[in-house]
Parts: sequence; C-alpha cells; structure tokens
Amino acid sequence: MTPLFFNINAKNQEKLLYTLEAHTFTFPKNTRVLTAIKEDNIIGYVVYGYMQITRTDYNGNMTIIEELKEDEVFGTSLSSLNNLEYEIVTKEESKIVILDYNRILAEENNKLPYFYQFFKNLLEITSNKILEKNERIEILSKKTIRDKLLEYFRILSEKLGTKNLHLSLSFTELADYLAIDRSAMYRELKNLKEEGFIKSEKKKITLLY
Amino acid sequence: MTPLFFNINAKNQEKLLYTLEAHTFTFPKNTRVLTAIKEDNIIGYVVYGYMQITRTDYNGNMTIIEELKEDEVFGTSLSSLNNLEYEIVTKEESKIVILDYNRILAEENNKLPYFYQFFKNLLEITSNKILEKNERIEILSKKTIRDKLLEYFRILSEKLGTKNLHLSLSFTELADYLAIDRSAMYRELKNLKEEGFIKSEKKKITLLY
DNA sequence: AGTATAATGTTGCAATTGCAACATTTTTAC
DNA sequence: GTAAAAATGTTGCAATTGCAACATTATACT
Repeated sequence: MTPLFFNINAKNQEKLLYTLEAHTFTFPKNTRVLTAIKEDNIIGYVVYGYMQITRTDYNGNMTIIEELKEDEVFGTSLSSLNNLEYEIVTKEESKIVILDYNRILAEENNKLPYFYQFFKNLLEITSNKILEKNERIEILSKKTIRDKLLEYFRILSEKLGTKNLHLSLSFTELADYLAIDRSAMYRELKNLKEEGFIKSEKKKITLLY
Repeated sequence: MTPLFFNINAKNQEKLLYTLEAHTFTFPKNTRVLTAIKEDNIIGYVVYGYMQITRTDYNGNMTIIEELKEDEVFGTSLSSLNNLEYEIVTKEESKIVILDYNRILAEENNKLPYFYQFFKNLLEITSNKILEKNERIEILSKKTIRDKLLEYFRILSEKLGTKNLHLSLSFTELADYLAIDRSAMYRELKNLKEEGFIKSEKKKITLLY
C-alpha cells in the first residue's frame, strides 16, 4: 500500500480518491508521463512498475533525479515538476494514480475526518524525500569515485538490510546518478573487486567488508 | 515574517504558538543549538541571525547541509535531525523559536481553523526544501570545478535577481559546500577572473556574462 | 530470426584535481 | 592590544579522472 494511505481504511481511501478526482493511467515502457498526462499540479503514486524522474539541462545532459518504484509517491510539490526540463519516464510498463494537487489544498476538504491523516502522510512522505536527497548529497560530496561507490553501496545495503545488493540502475545510469564517467566507474569497480572489497557478477554486488 | 505563518493573522499566530508550546531562545555565536535545546522532535524558525546545519561523518569531515537565515524554517521533519551527526550551529547571535512537532501532529489540533493553513505552509516549506536540495544536487553533479562554480553562481544570481553576488559562505565553507578542494577552487576562481567571466573582490562577485 | 541500437567492457593519454606545504592576512579571544 | 587561531592566497606535483575510441555482448524491434 502506498504510504499516502497509511492509517486510512479502504472505504475512506475510495472517498479520498473520488474527492481528489483520481485518474488511473497505465503506460507502456519508455513513455514520457508528464507529456502524456498534460497536467502540471499533481500528486501521483505508482501502483506497479518502475519509472525515473529525469532532468535534461541546457546542454542536453540527462540526469536521473529519482527512481520511482511500486507505491512510491511523486508530484509537483515533491520534485519541482513545474519546470519543463523535468520528465518522468516509465522504464517498464507502469500503472499510476494521479491526484489533483489543487484539490488537496482546497479549503473545503479539510473537514473530512480522514483528510488530516492524508495530509500528515503527505508531509511525512515529503520529509522523507528530503532525507533521500541528503543521502544523495552525501554521496556526491565524496571526492573520489571509490568513495562515491562505497557510500552508495553502504546506503543501499542499509536500506536493503543485506550485503547482497541488486542494482536497480544499469551501470550507465549509475555512473550518471553518481555524476562520474562510466568507464572510470567501471575501472574503479574492477579495482574494488581485485582488492577484495566486493564480489560482483552483472548487477549483483556483494560487500565483503 | 516566516513562511510558516503565511496567511495566518497575528492573533491566530499567537494562539498557534501557545498551542504548540513555542519556546524562544537566543544563542550567542558558535552555539550548538541541538545540543543546547536537547529536544529531538521539533520545528523551528529563525527570528534573526544566521545558522548552519552541518553534518560530521565517521571520518570527522564536516559538511554544510543547509544555511538558515532570518525567517527560515528547520526541524526534525525537514532535515533528519534525529541523526546524531547532525548539528545546527549559530554563526552569529541568533534568536529562534522552537515548536513541538508531536503537537503539530496531534489529532486534537486539527479542528482549529487556522491550523489547516499552518499545515499547508509546512508542506509548502518542506516541498521548497526539496527544490533546494535538487539545486544542490544539480551543482554537485557538474564534473569540473569551473562548472560547479558557474552553476552555483547562476542559481544564486537567479535567486538574488542580480549579477552582483555577495557570498554568505566563506571560501573555505564554499569549497566545502561544493565538495571541492579549497585551493583548487581558488585557482579556478582566479582563472575565471583572468578569462573575464567574473569580477571579484573579497566576497563580492560580479558575473560578466 | 536478424538487424539495429544500446549497454558493457577495456585501455591510453591528457587534463583536472586533490594534497601538502607554505606565506600572508584577517579574525577571534582574553 | 596582542597572541593565537582561522581564513585566504599561492604553487608544484602526483594521483585521479574524464574523454575518446574501440571491441564485445546484450537487448529491443519488426
């Protein structure tokens, strides 16, 4: 269940979805979601699938801002999607639910009993996004490729609760996410392997320290 | 006025402060605020002064996470301050107001008419923090020192609405914020100056492009 | 199934950067 | 007011990294 509905029973969830004019979409792989839905002040969550929030700068460089997996929440207020360079791309077929953010803010809704809980959830989710951003900043602040990789692995390992990591990003994407050159990253990954810090096979990485 | 009280009249502000058990503190320069107030689930804002949220990692490296100027909001939900490595340090004498975050979330308050507005403000502020984090990520993702500096200047200039920038960070702090070596940064700053991209005198920098 | 396209490996080399080690200036603290 | 501490300048050099340019899989598409 999406954290957006934490502590809200099924009946009230339905009411909420109705009140907030929820729309459900299913998109095939590699669809530009924002372009497709054309609305610009929304909150959404992923029912199933996998998407990435990306940004393309004036030089045409694309960066992955965020990954979106099942149940995760995205939207205007969460990621500055009002800015045109941002896009959400499905990396596999994905089903999403979109809510009208203006309705969330509308005064008349605040009397609904479950609405306060919904609002709290939204605040909680938004706060957690900040933590994630701080983590990424932590990674990007490391000076060497090695330290960036190790910090990325450390955080991922902490989240998964295991030293057996399965990367959701491709190497090309990971290099992009860590803001380093792909081939240089690969070189360092090999070094880490040779020096016995990690074992790796394709996208499965085991931390040996 | 702090954005926390946007659209809330003076009378209701007072009620709110009372209900949420506001406490006011004034700290001299270089005080560790979190250590001083000892509470760990709080929202606060700066009445006057200047503070920095910092993080120290296991190697003892200190990083500036965020700057806090007059009216700006900080707190548990905004910056993961529950983590012990984080600290807020006054860089000049600062007066702050602290609110109990548990009270903000308490169910009984949601009937108060101005409370919904308060909550909206909090969500708005939290969302804006994400934008700021994204900006910093944008900067840190640049590959060269030059590009990091220029991106930092670009964003700052956009915020201030002028090409005459006055740095609030010292060079040592700025290097830290950009996650680059201070002397290397200085070298690049000199290059930018020589090549006519900027003029600079102490902490005043003028963009010439 | 077969081809186009994208991702993964690999390497040499030049450019950028971090680091160490200073001198000098500014700020802080008593 | 003065000593100590911190910040600002400056430079040479070694280490790291980005980049270009490939070969080799793997994946996607019709």
